[in-house]
Amino acid sequence: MIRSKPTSTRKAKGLGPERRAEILDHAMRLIGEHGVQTVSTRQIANAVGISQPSLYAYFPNRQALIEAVCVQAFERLILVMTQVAQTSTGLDRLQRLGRAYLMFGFEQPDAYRVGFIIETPGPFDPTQIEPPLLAGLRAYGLHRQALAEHLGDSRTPDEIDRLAQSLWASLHGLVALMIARARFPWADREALIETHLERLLTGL
Amino acid sequence: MIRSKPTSTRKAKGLGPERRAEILDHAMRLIGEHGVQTVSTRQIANAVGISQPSLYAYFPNRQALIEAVCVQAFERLILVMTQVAQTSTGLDRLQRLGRAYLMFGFEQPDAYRVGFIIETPGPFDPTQIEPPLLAGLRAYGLHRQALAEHLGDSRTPDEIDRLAQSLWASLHGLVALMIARARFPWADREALIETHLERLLTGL
DNA sequence: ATTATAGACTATCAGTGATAGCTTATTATG
DNA sequence: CATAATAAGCTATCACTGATAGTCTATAAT
Repeated sequence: MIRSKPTSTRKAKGLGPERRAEILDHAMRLIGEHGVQTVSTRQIANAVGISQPSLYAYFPNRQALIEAVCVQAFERLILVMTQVAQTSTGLDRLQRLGRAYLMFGFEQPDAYRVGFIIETPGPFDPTQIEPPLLAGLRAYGLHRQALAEHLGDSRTPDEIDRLAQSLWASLHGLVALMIARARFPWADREALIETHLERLLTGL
Repeated sequence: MIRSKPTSTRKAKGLGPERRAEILDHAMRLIGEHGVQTVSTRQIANAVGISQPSLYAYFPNRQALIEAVCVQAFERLILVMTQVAQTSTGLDRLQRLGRAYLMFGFEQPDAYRVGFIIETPGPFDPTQIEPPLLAGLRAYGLHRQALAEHLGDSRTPDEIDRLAQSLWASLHGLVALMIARARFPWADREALIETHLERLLTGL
């Protein structure tokens, strides 16, 4: 499904951000359709209706474009998790958050891939944290806070960190592995989710 | 650290496999040094001391070469897991297997990536399972068997499947997420591994 | 009406994986 | 020993990739 008739025309002077959003939308769609590795900057530019070099007026390089798509994906998850976090408290809230996280991954595998599975490589630069990592921190933060509130003062912050990261990683593992190895003879998804959540939350 | 003086000479007639092994060794070393994505077929060929097209006499394409490197790495994981599985029994065996699996991922991130994280694209062909996926299945098999022996007859095969897959996915999650998001402010790795394994195995 | 510039273009680069077709060293055979 | 078959390897080249340089032009502020 390739847009062969780009209807895009030149943007007026102040409308750079609008074009930038268009690029992100098309990039996200194309990545979902063909995978991050195979989507080229020319494909994206062609879908938007501009030349390939024009992309570089909005993003310094391909990696930055991918990262921007990544941020968009995170925003969706953060929205869902924020809503879920308000509907309940305690262990039940943790369980609902976990389920929401898993379902987001299964129902939006493309967004999940870009947001959590695909690596953001590049030179190590401790002076600045990239937007994708920052957005991921926010999503994780919601999760950690729910756990901290449930556990109360019974654990040290370090213990809470370890427990939250272990739990978060376990949730991620199920989605990531089922997406990446869809042909594996997995157990029934619903039953597997139930088992997973129950195992992860008992004892907390 | 680049080998600029290739000492390699033309192989005698029957020594194709020997050259193939040389290619795999250099490829594994280069991937470890620079990462899978950035290592090119020309770099590999140059390190071996042959021309880039000559690689295609030994591997149909770059993907196959990478997969062969991974299979080599997986053989080591399976070897380690097999040895670990013989040193103990019951819950302790599960714990040691889990730790061995995690350490493999941390020490061989490139092999782990290709084996468990990177999706195998291309046309869906159920008739043949790729070597890396097969190697992954063998590793999972060892893990599931250890769990089944520990649980005995107290659970149905379906329950054992769900528990094994949930546990396997949780192990995977920690490695995959720490590899993919290396710059996340993770807790101390050793302590996190301890927490993770303890949380996953209590109640079994 | 003029001018500065945001938004966009064409042309081109070096590097990539891959293919086609030719060459040469080795080895088994007449 | 001479020779033919062929494994092992080469050069040349392709289409495609991300990226840069330099130029044009429609818009908007003056």
